[in-house]
Amino acid sequence: MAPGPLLADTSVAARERRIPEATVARLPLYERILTDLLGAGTGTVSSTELAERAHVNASNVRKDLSFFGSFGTRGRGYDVVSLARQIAHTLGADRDWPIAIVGVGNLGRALASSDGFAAHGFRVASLFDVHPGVVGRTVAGLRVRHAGELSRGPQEGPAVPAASIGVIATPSSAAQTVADLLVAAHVPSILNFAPRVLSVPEGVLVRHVDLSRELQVMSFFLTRTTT
Amino acid sequence: MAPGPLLADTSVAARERRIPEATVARLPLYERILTDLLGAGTGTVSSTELAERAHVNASNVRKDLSFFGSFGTRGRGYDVVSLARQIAHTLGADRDWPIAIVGVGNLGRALASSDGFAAHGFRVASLFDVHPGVVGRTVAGLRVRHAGELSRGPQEGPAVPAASIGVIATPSSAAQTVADLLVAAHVPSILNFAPRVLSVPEGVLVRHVDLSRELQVMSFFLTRTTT
DNA sequence: TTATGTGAACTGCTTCACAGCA
DNA sequence: TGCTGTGAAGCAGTTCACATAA
Repeated sequence: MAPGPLLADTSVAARERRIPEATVARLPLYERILTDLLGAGTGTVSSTELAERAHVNASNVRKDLSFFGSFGTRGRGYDVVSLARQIAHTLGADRDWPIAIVGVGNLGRALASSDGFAAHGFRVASLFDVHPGVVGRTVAGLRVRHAGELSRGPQEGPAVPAASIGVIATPSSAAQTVADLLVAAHVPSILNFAPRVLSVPEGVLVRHVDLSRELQVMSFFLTRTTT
Repeated sequence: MAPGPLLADTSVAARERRIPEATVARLPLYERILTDLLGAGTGTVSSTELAERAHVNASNVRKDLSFFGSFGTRGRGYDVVSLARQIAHTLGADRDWPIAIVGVGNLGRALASSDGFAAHGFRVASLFDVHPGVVGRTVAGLRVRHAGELSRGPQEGPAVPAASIGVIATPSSAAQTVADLLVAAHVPSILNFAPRVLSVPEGVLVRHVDLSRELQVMSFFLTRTTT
């Protein structure tokens, strides 16, 4: 095994176990709760309290946190400051994540000016669209560029300057084309808001947010419970 | 077993088994693909093709569909028209689902004019906000009302006329307050876009869409793969 | 021959229960 | 005594493998 104890302090994730995706998905939740506690001046929190606030099981909280090391103190709980810092680091919140948003309609605009994007190191770095009425305009302090610039060759300078995440907020008919452009521009990950399955080469990360899917799932359950 | 064949055509879900939530979450995906196939004039589709398009396993597709009955024909596949209709019915897409959106900022506006909401029987029926600059204005054909009207007593007429789903698109600091108002107005389900865990009485359905959570999960994986 | 429908095996996630430490 | 950390048990979801039907 790797000589974990000899490493510098931030690389605490020395225990490189396989971390369940379900656990990763809960980390942002814990982080938010810890931020609240931090603001309230709380110094220590138990797994039970964290669990209550997150609406999950206390053992689940403890198991989740244990993947990243032993941050708690038995009989006492977790130190809010160090746990918050640890989770933020694990989620990469202490890095800079430049984002390119493609599609500056209602949704794109909402995302561009979203607080949720501004926090956690996410920085909206560039906006693209194809609609003549939008290209050239300034939105959220950025000039909207034509999506064609994404496919610019390197000799003309990188069109997407080190964008880490491409956000697709176009109509779904354009989604795959935009995905291809982003892949060609070496954007390593895509967050897709269009209700369409994307095909990308292996190695490119794709995640999906479907606004209407949740409504559909909701109406399924409403249909059952209220008959 | 129940005398399924004797029932009227739409009530095919005679086999009332426990349907896994994971299955329900895939139904909107299948429905969308079937709609595409329908538009392309395809009459029959195999589980293999459906699986390829949905990026899931073929057995998974078959098992998902089998929860609602035997809609396929061995050696042939599934009839696109009847399967699409069956899924739409299961998801409640043949009903009317009036929606109240609370919070008419960028996100609320995006949702109010979203195509995804318009389809599937979801109808944006009312808009609420508290900001003086927004209340009274007309957005997506609807006059924005003051959120206080949600708590109106019944003697003044129902403030939220039979809203089935309340959408919270406010800043997260207001989310719990709005949730309480919606519950008081007897809205049976809530779709929450604010990054905050909501507490509601048992029986009220709550689902959550967190725009920045997906980004955080993404940056977690980016941190791992690109080191 | 082709492709569904489904028990059985498997994988992953959650919860339990308790040993271990402050 | 209180609360963490974690094996073990339990549960949910996925995939396999094949009997079954057109």
